[in-house]
Amino acid sequence: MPEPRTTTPRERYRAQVRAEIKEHAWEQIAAAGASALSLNAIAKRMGMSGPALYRYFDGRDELITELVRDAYRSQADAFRAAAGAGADLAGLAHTLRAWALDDPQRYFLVYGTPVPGYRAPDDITEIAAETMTVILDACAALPPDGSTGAFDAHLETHRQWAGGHPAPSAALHRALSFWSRLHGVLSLELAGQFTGMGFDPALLFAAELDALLGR
Amino acid sequence: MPEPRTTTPRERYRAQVRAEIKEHAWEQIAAAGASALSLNAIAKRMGMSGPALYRYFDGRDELITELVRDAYRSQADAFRAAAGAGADLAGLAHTLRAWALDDPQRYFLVYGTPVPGYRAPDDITEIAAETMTVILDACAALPPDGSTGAFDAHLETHRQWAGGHPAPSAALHRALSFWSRLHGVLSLELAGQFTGMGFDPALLFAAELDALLGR
DNA sequence: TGTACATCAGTGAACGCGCGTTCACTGATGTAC
DNA sequence: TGTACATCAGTGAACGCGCGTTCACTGATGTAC
Repeated sequence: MPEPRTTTPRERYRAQVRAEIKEHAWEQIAAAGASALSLNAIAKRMGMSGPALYRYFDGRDELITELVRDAYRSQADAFRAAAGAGADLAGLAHTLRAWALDDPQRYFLVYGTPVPGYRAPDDITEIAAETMTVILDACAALPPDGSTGAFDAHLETHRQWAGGHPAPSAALHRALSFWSRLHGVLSLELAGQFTGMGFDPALLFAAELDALLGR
Repeated sequence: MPEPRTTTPRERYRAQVRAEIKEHAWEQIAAAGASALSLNAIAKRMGMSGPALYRYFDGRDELITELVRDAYRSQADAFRAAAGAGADLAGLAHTLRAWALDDPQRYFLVYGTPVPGYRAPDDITEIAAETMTVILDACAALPPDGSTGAFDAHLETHRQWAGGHPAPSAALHRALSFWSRLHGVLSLELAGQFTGMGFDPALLFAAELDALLGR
């Protein structure tokens, strides 16, 4: 017995072509960076005329926003999947690193140089908050590290970004350190700042994680 | 008695116009990002014709490379000046933060999303090494933190990036943590990832510095 | 001090390019009776 | 099952734009005698 059809063939075709356009967009970004992304070039690569893409996206800006959204989405999905599989904070760290190395340009679409004046749509901000919630949960599940500095005190009264999460301030602090430290290593690594230095960035990453966990 | 003239008026004029071109370039980068930098737009803003700029730069690429070089140079100078004035590692951290906040786009020209395929000229790499040396000196001057993990062992045999610096591996380790952690906070802050979260990034920065110093 | 010449900053026209985007259209696919 | 119609994917021409860059030139500035 076939499943009840909730999508028409045309809808499925549209979704497929949209996905194909995005794939070519990612290839182009990987080759020359996001600022070089061009609708006409994508169309040419797909064997279509430029204007045809306007059936699928309102224009270049909408396509880029969609790619940014997908990048945030894939990060949040990776974290949720890892947490769902029982990963602790160390597991999330490796999830993050794997996600970053899997596609550096995707990473930079989330964390890279912002375009002055650009503001991401609200739904993207919400996806980012999902990611943060997973991290917060993992931090709250760890034995407390007893952090009690000025920043912990500050977080007591500046914690609305945690969305009502019941974790103590020390856990919020650790979540932010987790995020910023690992991002520090990853972004320097992916940007090539370690190139030619000769040490293994994976070991620096691991050392930063150890420090985070008080090991 | 006038100083002996080592530069001709023409040379001085050239240097001045070159500087003015760069200033307008920075303004344009601040307004729309480095990828939007255009020679013609700069010329128009200066009340000149486009081709006139070719008297001063070989082309767009040379101008951008020069801006990147200046960005690295200004960072290295800031660090050397701070160290020369007796700053310790904490002082260097504040120097870095001040330098970053002073001109976010300059920061991103150094640390931002790399253009695939672009490789900085060797002299720029050397300037970066200068900066690292200042950090290493400050780390070596601190009381040892006794770090002895796997990464410290790795650094024993992977320290050529330190350019023969006699500091122990633990100091090299701390230098890399200093660099990556502070960069982590600063780049998230400057990229606007903390926007709307409500806490004060300066306090997170200070907390990361404290952790670095074992406080 | 004056004249002849070389240097060089800057102009304006022109080149070819690729971009995003619009528009009126063709032709295939799907739908209704 | 067949016909009439609506939907919609995709085309090709065209628009205006700004880009980097070249080239032959004008005119001002500096230099040499």
